[in-house]
Amino acid sequence: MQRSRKYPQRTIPRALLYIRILDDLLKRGKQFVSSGELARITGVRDVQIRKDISNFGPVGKPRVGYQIRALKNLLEASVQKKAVQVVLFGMGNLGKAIARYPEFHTEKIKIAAAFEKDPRLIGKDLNGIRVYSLEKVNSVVKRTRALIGINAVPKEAAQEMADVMVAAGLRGIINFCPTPITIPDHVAVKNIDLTIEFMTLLCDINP
Amino acid sequence: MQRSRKYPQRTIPRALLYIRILDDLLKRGKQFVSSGELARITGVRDVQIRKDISNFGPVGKPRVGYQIRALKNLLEASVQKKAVQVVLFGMGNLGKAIARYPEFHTEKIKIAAAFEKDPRLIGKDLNGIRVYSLEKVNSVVKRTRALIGINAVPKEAAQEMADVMVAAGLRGIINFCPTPITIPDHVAVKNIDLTIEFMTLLCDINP
DNA sequence: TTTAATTCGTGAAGCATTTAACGAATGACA
DNA sequence: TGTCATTCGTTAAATGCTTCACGAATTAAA
Ligand SMILES: NC(=O)c1ccc[n+]([C@@H]2O[C@H](COP(=O)([O-])OP(=O)(O)OC[C@H]3O[C@@H](n4cnc5c(N)ncnc54)[C@H](O)[C@@H]3O)[C@@H](O)[C@H]2O)c1
Ligand SMILES: NC(=O)c1ccc[n+]([C@@H]2O[C@H](COP(=O)([O-])OP(=O)(O)OC[C@H]3O[C@@H](n4cnc5c(N)ncnc54)[C@H](O)[C@@H]3O)[C@@H](O)[C@H]2O)c1
Repeated sequence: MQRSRKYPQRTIPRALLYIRILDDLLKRGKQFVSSGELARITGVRDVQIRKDISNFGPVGKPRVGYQIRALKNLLEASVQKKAVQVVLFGMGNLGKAIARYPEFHTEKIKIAAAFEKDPRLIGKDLNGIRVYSLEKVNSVVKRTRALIGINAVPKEAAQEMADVMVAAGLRGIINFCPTPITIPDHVAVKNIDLTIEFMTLLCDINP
Repeated sequence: MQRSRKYPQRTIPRALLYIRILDDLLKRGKQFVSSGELARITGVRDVQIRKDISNFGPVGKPRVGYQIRALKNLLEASVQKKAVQVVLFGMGNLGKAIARYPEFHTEKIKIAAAFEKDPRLIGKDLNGIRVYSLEKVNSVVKRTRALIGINAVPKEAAQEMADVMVAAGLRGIINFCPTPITIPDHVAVKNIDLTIEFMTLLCDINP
């Protein structure tokens, strides 16, 4: 995977979080916010916040803080890429919950279609998401210009689905299956493994 | 949060991943595995794997690799704390999917109870998980000895639920709400924010 | 106008984690 | 038996990220 950024990797998710908070503050009619205030809200340290923001340009005013709208615009221009179409593989328990999640029906992120093996689900429509058979993957991905696939099939089929996604030309995979998948370098993966999250949290607790 | 480990924080989730892979290899009748082979399966570099394992003790044999059972035992003894009881807040779309996830009905992780505001859901039983009203939180947490709470209520109620969890004596929170929550130092939180995961992946793609 | 207090921005210092380099152990095989 | 290739384990170097320290800018108020 290529590497040519001028800011740390871990700044990205924080910046995305700041964007969401700023949006919320804007909606509540606020105009300015300081790094200290953002720190209280997000749990990120104020210095870290200033450092993060300074990666993208000078936008704050001493003694006043940041103009919320300007900061939000700057952050969005820096890390918020344009809208993305997503396709969902597996409309089971998890797939259904995801299909119903309003944040995946926005301008920024839109689930454009789903794929299933189970013939009883094929042809159905869930929350505006049409369910197709697996033969349709290539054509639907092409038509919708989807970039990202969500892997929500049983873990036994995880690698098989990953191969299908790669073959269809998807560029990124969100993998909910508790199994590592092997894919070529030009495709990015994000594994979300709830069991590991739980056990890690448990390690943080007991010390 | 206390800090008294002898190995890096980031080793923990990797070790948990190794454990799962080893388990799988064992089930398939394998006896030995090398760091190179684990690297191919997990996507983690072989040096990193050897380094991780060396944190816990010398267990590998040059030229042969690791005896799978011995390695698994060692890792489990090091990072896999004893079983944990979990309670679920919010039995909506996501809560239902989680309640039906088999990995949360094991000896290691067990969802012991759920809590809801909606009276139509209270008293129901989903996959063996009883749904209680919010008044029952304290007594149920006490009785089940639950340590961790899952926050799967609408984001507007996120902080309120977090406060309830803290008051009930839970020691860790898995937060699915796309809102930072504020809690005292002695409680650990793990935020799982799917929207941010998506946008981060998208940043990895475009470069 | 001056002073004081606040808040940003940044270069340097400090940690944490990963990667590299390499010796030592082991088994395979001539 | 001795040689060779392989794989572990460890110390050191490199990289990446966070925190510190402090100057500069700005506003409020004396
Ligand atoms: N349920 C959860 O809360 C949860 C949480 C974390 C991870 N996961 C993981 O997510 C995945 C899905 O979980 P789930 O609970 O929704 O399982 P599920 O069995 O309810 O759903 C899987 C769906 O995938 C379909 N499917 C099967 N093979 C397929 C294939 N080859 N191609 C396309 N679709 C196929 C099935 O018909 C089914 O509808 C699993 O790998 C699981 O481990 C689930
Ligand atoms: N659906 C998804 O795939 C998904 C994905 C990521 C994050 N999330 C987040 O997870 C949370 C739940 O999502 P969802 O889709 O299940 O929402 P949902 O509306 O389907 O379910 C929420 C449930 O919580 C209950 N509830 C409301 N207030 C409550 C309270 N004070 N105490 C206890 N229960 C209460 C409601 O009765 C409802 O059953 C939301 O914050 C959402 O942003 C959802």
